[in-house]
Amino acid sequence: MSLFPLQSSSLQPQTPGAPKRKQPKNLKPQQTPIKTPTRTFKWSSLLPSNPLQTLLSGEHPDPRALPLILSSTSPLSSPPFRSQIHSLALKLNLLSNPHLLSSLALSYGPTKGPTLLSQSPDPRNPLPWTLLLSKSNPRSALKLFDKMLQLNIELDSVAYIVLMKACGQLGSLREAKRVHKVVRLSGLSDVVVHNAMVKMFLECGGVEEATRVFEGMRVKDLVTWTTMIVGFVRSGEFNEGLKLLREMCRKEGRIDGFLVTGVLPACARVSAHKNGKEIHAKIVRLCLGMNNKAPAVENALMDMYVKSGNIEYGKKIFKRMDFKDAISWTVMIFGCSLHGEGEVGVELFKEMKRKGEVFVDRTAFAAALHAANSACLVEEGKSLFTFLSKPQVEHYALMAGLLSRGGYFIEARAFIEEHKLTNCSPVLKAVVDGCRIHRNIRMGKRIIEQLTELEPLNADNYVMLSNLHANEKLEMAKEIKETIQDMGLKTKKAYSWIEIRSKVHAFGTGDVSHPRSEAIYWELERLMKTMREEEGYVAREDYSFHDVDEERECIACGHSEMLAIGLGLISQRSGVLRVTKNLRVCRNCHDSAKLISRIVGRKIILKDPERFHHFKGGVCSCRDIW
DNA sequence: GTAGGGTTAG
Repeated sequence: MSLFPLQSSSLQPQTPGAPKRKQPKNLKPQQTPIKTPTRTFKWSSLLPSNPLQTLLSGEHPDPRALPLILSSTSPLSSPPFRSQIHSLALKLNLLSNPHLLSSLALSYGPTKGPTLLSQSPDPRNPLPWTLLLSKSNPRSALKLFDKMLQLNIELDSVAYIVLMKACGQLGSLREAKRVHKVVRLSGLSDVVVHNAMVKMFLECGGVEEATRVFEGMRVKDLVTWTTMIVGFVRSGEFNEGLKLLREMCRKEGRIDGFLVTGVLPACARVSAHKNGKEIHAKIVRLCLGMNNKAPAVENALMDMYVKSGNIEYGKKIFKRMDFKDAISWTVMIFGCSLHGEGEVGVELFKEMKRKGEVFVDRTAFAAALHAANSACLVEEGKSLFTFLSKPQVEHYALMAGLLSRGGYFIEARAFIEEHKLTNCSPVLKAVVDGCRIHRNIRMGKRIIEQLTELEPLNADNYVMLSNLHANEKLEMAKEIKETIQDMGLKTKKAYSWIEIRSKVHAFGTGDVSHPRSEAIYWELERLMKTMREEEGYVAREDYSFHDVDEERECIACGHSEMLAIGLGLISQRSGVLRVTKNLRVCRNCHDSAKLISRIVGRKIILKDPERFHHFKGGVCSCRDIW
């Protein structure tokens, strides 16, 4: 009761001439100073921050002020006070005011709110219902929808859009189909409704359904295209996304910031450097990235460059940005980390924190920990970790991985036990990585055993075990390989690709299907010979799993990344070679690529799922830890 | 002087 000391008197203001007409003095300092003197009084009486004044001002409560009170965060919007406003509204017959009705219903929430609405003077008005829908959690929103159907409320476009958004958030394709049916029967056909429908299906994993709606739309706007393209990109269908972009450019002939921001991640993921550059040119020409308050376009561009191998362009954009938000910093920190510049990444993170202009969120922390990992900065990482108030799995994995990569195995184990992470597979996998690098077979084996218990059908775990032995014990590696086959598990096949004159050329292990295969092998043999004779190169024994399931394992230079590099060398006489591989680079290929970069005097950038290797002059940016 | 809607980046 003491929370609401004015509660009992609050219902009194209707009594004319009550002694509480004047504002209590102690409330004055809360008034917000307003510059225009003529408006001062009117505004301040409506400000939710000081709603008491309105009720205590003596006259009949202003129905326009009550919704503001109800939606305020003050204790006055709490249940006891709300009931009093409700009874006041009933007494004064104010519920015909749709605004007051809406805010009361909203304040009652999705369970009790509908009763109030259905008993109001205009129960079918969709607006208050929609308001309630928009503020409910997805599950309640769908329940509310059923209620609306029962009560025969006529839903309009906005109501359907709100409903479909909720359905998308719920992610249930079954519900999406049900809603879709009702919307179709309603006959509403404006483009915004259809856009919402496409998005709903995409969010529920119904790419096919979304495509059907998309294709059936006679009128499409930029939002339609953006929604569909982003949908493809998010479901991993990058090439479909890029294809649709080209179709859109042909048909629409215009683009906007939203669209490019949505499609750039596709370029980043398929390392379609050229496509990305084209989009960059368009952005510059159309001045799309000019929003200084929300640098989404620049951030996406930066991310695309960083992830398709061009860290330098990314840095240039970052430097030129007037306003950087948390994402801008995170992209750059992560970018440095990916390109073997972990120290720079950690320094950037410190600068970000020091400046204090943006909120340092958990993704920024993860990027910084990733950078510490990349440069093996164990102490730096430990100190970063102490600043994290609520670490997530990704942070734990990065920290445990860092300890292990640094060779601090006892600490890594203590860390896992201290934070009760013994059943957390991402953390365990990160530690195995360090065991592999430092050849700590015993600990690696033990952890992988734990992992196979957690995920017995995940082939990756057995591959890890095999790779752990790959450098020493061929027999063991073979045995594990047989186990995988016996269990009928599928392992990933290795492949690499290179973009030459806008065309992507892909290679598998020992691939001979490329039209220029003969020349590729010939070139690689020639280089191998130079490496052996002039550089004293001796291939190490390596029975890493991911590339040995082909019969051509005996061909030293037959790994997919080498074939892609070979094609690059014979097709482009100068410039940087950019190759992408779907699995980690093997040790021999890594050694070879270093030497080749020196022999031919060219830079080779090889991307694997974890990082970029910049081979130049015989060294790699990863400092041989990967 | 008051209430409901679709697209973007780490």
